[in-house]
Amino acid sequence: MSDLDLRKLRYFLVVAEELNYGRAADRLHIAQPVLSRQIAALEGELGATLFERSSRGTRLTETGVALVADARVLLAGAAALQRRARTAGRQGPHVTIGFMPGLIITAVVRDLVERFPGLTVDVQRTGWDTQVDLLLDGTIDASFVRLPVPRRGLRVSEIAREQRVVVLPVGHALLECADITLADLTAELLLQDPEAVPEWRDAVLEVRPHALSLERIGLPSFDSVEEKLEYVAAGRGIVILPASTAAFYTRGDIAIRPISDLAPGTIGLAVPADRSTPVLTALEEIAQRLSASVVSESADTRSA
Amino acid sequence: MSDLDLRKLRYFLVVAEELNYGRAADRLHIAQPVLSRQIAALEGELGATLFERSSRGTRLTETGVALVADARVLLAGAAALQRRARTAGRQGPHVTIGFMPGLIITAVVRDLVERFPGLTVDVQRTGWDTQVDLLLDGTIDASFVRLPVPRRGLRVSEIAREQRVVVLPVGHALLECADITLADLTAELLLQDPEAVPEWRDAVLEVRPHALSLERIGLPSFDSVEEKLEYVAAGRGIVILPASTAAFYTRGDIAIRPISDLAPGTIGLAVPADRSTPVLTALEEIAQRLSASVVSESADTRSA
DNA sequence: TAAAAATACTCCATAGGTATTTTAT
DNA sequence: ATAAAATACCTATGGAGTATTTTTA
Repeated sequence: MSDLDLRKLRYFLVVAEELNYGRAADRLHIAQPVLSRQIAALEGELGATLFERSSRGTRLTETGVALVADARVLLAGAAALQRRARTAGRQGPHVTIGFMPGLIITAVVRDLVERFPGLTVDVQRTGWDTQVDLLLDGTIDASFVRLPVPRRGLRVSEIAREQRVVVLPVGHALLECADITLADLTAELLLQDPEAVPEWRDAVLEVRPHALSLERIGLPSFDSVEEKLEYVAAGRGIVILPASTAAFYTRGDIAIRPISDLAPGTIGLAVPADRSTPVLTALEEIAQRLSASVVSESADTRSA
Repeated sequence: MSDLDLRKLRYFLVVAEELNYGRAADRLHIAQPVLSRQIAALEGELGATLFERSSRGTRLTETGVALVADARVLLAGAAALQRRARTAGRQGPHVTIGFMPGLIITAVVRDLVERFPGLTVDVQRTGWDTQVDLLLDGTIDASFVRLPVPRRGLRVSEIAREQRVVVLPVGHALLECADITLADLTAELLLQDPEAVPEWRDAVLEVRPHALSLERIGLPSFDSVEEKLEYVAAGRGIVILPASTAAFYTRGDIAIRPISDLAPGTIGLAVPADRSTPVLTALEEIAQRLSASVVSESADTRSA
């Protein structure tokens, strides 16, 4: 009957992560007895036992495990709501649109502000690993992403497709071949999250089922395309990129080749699944209509 | 920095609906000054003005309008979380699966409990207008729906397709025709939400653009297929149903005919977009595999 | 005995109440 | 003058603190 207390839920998540009331209380900057009482109160309100306590530790019950997932989603939603309300209050009508490197969204943005005069549009570059989180926590309202992305919590519409290429160091043996296939690349080290190119991941798993978990230990995490290309030039591995991105970062010590049996990558527009505003609806429609301009700058010059 | 207070958000929604602090306070069973202070506090915490007050009324600001949508989603999510945690606490592992009339989910349910021994599966019949709300407020965890459904907040996977037919009263002129098309039916009164058969709606709008809003005033709202068929038999209108549903309710004073230019209707499995559990993932996989059994009972008899 | 969680109490921030004032029609 | 919202002031629930007890490896 009464309202859920998000504070208790936040406390619960920390305890679920630490599995120790004392450490959790430290992280929350509160005293341990307070935490004991709050968790007990939460259990009482929900009518469910969330932890199995013992003197040598704390474990989640099944109900607790299920609640962790629900609580993360709800707290992210609450944070997103606050962020949106605060920015709306300070700045008036406003959207922030994300995009992955290489995508050109100027034409789409121009069309959107034409349709909504007075609307402020911010754009923000995202990375492969941040494109989803920024959407779910409300930092950005919509984002042009490169698929695949986890569908969870998002509504994704396909916008366009773009050829993908492999980037190799100059002098690499494969550059002699007339035709490079995925199978040719399974012996190479991919300097990306394998999930970014599931076709490559599947090809490797077929040949060497346990290769991925072992070889990649100690692989540095790259924040930018430039860093990866530095490693490629040094012969430390390869990357598979959309053609436009690869073309943008062209340099003398690397070479670009198509992969004959790799289908084009898909570009999508993702919005939080539970949001739907006139601006977002219009954005989805505009993105579909101007999809060609997102992958190639040429379509940006149109009769205005 | 601090946690959002769902109570204030709930108060805000009521004020946004009533646009009058006094009436809103009555509905909430609190005193009007309390509400004034709580809304003011919410505005302070969000740093945004939500209402324009005057002595002769209260209006939502733009920020307020945007917040209404966000707040509804968040409160529904909180209610769903509480409902799930409470039932999990009382009943142990548990899912409730919804289905539209005419769909057969026994085979899917049997497979699911085989895969998760100890899992309690409840099933619940839904209606056209309730299939989405029950999902979003956590009453059911997944539902076999008839498309189209609003995508907002849901993750829908297509399961199967099924021919749709028109139900006419015996003696209706169209029964003489060898071939019934959508165009033949635009003159009839559809005893359903036009959104349930968007193809019919579009056909009507093409012929008589303003017909839908005018004619349907005073149309009684039906809760069940039986009631609609009663009206059909009396010559008060028509309904368009999936073939299996129409066949199930066969009676002497109505007749069923295919519509030659109406594509089959789609059956989907919908789950809340922000949820993803092992059980739900398995359910989606099983539904795809046993899709044939959902529309026809025959596939339910398999080698066990 | 030591570590972890629960209990006992005190304090205070804040939701909620009643009475009243302000403001614009 | 009236209707609507805001302000003033009081009460009490419950969150947070410190000190202490319980429980089990």
